[in-house]
Amino acid sequence: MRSQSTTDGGLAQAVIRRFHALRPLSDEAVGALEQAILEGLFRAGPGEDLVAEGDPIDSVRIVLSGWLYRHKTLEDGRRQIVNFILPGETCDAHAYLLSTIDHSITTATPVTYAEIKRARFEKLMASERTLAEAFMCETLLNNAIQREWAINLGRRAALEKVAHLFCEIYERLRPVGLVDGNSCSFPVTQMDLADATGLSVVHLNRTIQELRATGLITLRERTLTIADLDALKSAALYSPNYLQLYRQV
Amino acid sequence: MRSQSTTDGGLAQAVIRRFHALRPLSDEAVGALEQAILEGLFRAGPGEDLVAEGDPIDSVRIVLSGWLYRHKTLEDGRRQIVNFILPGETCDAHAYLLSTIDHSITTATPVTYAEIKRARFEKLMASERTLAEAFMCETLLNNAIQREWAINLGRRAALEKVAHLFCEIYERLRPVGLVDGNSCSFPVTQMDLADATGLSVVHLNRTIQELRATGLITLRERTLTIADLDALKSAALYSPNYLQLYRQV
DNA sequence: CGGCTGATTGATCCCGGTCAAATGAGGTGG
DNA sequence: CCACCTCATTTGACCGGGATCAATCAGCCG
Repeated sequence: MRSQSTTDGGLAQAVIRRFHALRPLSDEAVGALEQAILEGLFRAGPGEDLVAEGDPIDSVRIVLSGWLYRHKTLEDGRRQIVNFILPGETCDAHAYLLSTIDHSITTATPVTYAEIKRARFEKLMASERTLAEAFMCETLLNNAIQREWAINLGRRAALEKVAHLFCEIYERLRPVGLVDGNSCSFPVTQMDLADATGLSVVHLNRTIQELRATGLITLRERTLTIADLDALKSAALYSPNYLQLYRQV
Repeated sequence: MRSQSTTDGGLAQAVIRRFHALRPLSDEAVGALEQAILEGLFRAGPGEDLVAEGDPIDSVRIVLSGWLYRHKTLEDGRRQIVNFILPGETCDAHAYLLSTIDHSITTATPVTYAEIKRARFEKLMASERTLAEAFMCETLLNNAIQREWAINLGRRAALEKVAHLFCEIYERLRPVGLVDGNSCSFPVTQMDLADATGLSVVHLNRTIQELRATGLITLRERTLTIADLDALKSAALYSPNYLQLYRQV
């Protein structure tokens, strides 16, 4: 069940860390953002739709913890996950400019998020220039990621697709401080992974086994461990420049 | 060869029409935009790279006429066209916020475009609120299109992919006034089309022949004619809501 | 213990890739 | 005007990666 939450506890840390990696923020900007976040905290359980295709949008949501994914479905049920939304990331900055949204957003895990109403958000953007730039950067980064997914879906072979997704998620979790050595949380089902890579569940399962067999990764109990990141990147034909927006941190 | 151009002749019409369809513009905004466009006109021949992966960006380019495409290439040469850029569309609004760009932009035909330097562009955005919103909308629209491409590449069958691409391009050319009845210009090679749909050239060719055989389309001399748009959309499992940003015009 | 969801395995099939060659359409220089 | 070259489209034959169908297995929860 979705419910308002009142706990705090440095929840906004992931967001702040990530924004700092995107764009230097002034102290005032950090304060204002933190403030806005703490005013509208919410929780959602796993498998809940935060946004459904066709909904109108009138607020911005920022994920403090947990994973979500954006997805689209064809009439006959074929589904494509078009991106994951990780802690610290924004669901839909500026999306209120659209009349309705073109895709759904569903939680993969329990999620904590902040909701900032449109008017509040616009005021924040107007008063904090560095913050507005950071949100703009985030939108551009999303665009870049989406383009990379296009080549992943269109041109990479099954093993490369899955390896690439693992590399990307790992690199996106890094600036938020959510990687621990060479492993990170990976709380999605193989069905979700299949829909994110455009494969069938059966073939996805076999592909993961192949990655395991070659010793490149371990995936157990919702934890991904990458034995040799460079080797995995090489197997994925991974090129990092689409994530360069993240400054070295 | 790329070269500065001095001719005018209502060249900015496609841009203005499209922006109006995106977002109502004030007369002042239109004037200022037109002015900025006419100050920096350029031409490029077909097959030229306007932007290469890894380039830094310090200006915004707006296409007045001609087609371009964004593409990414893997080490071993596999290429994916991740989107087309059509007349009236912007190459890279705000992209100067990125240190370098993650993909290349190449002309598919002779192209006329306007180049607005970053400083000039930012001044324009600051002084014309409706214009800034329109550019923001365009970025969001790009995002939405990119997501739709993900499901196209990941989940649609070959015939559906090609049919869907045809529908989308047709609908994107419509607000710019570049469709004529049920046909429009379609100046790309089958190789490009293959790389845009994630198919091989051979199979793309057979797919087009199938679309021809079923009487859905004609594609001759770089002109696409859609006999029955509804039928084509139905064959493509096309859902228009990702392009809803375009107001009815 | 039964029911459910998710992971795994096996067997078979087919869509779309690959390789190779032929045809066509401009363009160019002699 | 023709021979020749290049690039795009088309066709044919064959192959294989990944889809599909169908069970089985493993946790987990009530």
